[in-house]
Order: sequence, then structure tokens, then C-alpha cells
Amino acid sequence: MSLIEILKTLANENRLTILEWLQDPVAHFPPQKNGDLIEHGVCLGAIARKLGISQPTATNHMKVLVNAGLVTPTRNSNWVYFRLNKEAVSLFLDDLQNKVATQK
Amino acid sequence: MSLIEILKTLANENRLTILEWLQDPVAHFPPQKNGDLIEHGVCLGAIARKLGISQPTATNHMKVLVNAGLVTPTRNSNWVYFRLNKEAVSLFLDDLQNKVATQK
DNA sequence: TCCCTATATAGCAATCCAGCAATATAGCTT
DNA sequence: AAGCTATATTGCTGGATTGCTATATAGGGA
Repeated sequence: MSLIEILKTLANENRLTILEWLQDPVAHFPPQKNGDLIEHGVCLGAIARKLGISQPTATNHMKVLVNAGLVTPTRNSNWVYFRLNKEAVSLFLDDLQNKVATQK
Repeated sequence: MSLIEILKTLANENRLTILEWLQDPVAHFPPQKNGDLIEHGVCLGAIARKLGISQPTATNHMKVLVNAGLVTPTRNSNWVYFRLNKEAVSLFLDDLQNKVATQK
């Protein structure tokens, strides 16, 4: 994903919050019955509920985040779990630094 | 300016390009008669011409960048020059890092 | 099989954004 | 004063974005 696409992805309050939460799922979400918070990630419904948005809207935000490569989905029957793609985030931060800040 | 506002500011191809150019004005713009590229910055018309957009559109983009604190305007009679606010850019990068990346 | 739960898709409304042309403002220069 | 140049403002359009409700799909359990 290009730098500009990732910036558009992050330029939304809810998506930025989701990314922040996914950094430390255990700190932000209750334990799950059907999937480990760390290993598999956080399930879609939990994210929608915590943000106070409808399930379709949450589905859409997660699609954007996955599309940008920032988050990785795992499906288990009819649950989908999302975890942060830390490598992609750090690559993005490097790219951005190279683009808008004078090299140190 | 808040992190999210700055992200929205950067989530636009033309504004991102302007920021990139303003990092090194001498490399990207011809010398100016009425203001030093380094000291005062690049004049609005030069930016509009180089991007191939109308002057009002350029005025608007610069307003957004100034508003975000990323760029500083200097008026000299009826020219306005813009230079990068490097400190603000680096503060933003730190903020973003703290927000979306696990602390190192 | 029937229902319940989780997610996806479709379709719609409201809002925001990026661009433009036209025009206003303001400072030089002749 | 008249004209030229640089920027700002206004008002408009098309398209993207965010949200919703309603509905579809699909798995699991009674």
C-alpha cells in the first residue's frame, strides 16, 4: 500500500483509535471465549461495541485497515479476529519519516 | 493541532507533495526575485504552477497546511512565502509514533 | 430443522473535500 | 489614475467518505 493510501486510512478518528487499541488488546478488550486476544486478535463485534458504532460500519473500517495492510484478519467459523500488523506500521512510519522529514 | 487533524492534512497527495518540496526549496524551485527561498520560503504562485493547479486551490491547500502548523507563511507586500516548520513536523512524527507504535 | 449469533453486502442520506471560474482586494509601476 | 501582478474570497460542482437500516449468508446448538 502506498504512503498516501495509508495516510488516508489513518485520517479517521475511529480507525486511528482501533489501531491504538490493537497495540495492546489485553489492555483494551475483555477476554474472549473463542479466540486468544494476543494470538488471533480482537473480534469484530467487540470493536464495534467498544466504539459505539454499528456492526456494518465496523466491518467497513476493518476492511479499510486490512486493505492498507495495517491489520491482519483471521476467520474462525463465523468470527473474525483482527490483530495489528506491527511490521507494516513500522514500515509506514519509516516511509513517512523519509518523505516529510529531513534525513538525520 | 491534534494528531488526527494533521493526519487529515497529510492525507492528500498535493499537500504531501508540497511538504516534500518545502523540505528542500532550492532543489525544487527556481530562484525568486523577491524573497529568499531558504529564509522566507516559496511563494504561492510557484507552488500552484509547479503542481499544475489553480491559484485558489493552492491558496486553500496552503491554508490547511498553515492551519495544521506544518508550514509558516511570511507576507511581503503582495507575495506570501511558505516555509516548512520542521519542528512541528518532527513533533507530529513523534506523536504518531507514540500513538500507533509500541514504545521502543 | 429452527433459531440464534456473527459477519457481509446493498442501498441510501448527510457531510466533507478538491477542484474550478469569477471576482475582490491590495500593492507596485508608469 | 490606470493597469498589472499576487493573493484571497465566493460560490459552485462532482466525487469521496462515514454513517445508518435492512437484508443476506453462514455456522453452531437445541
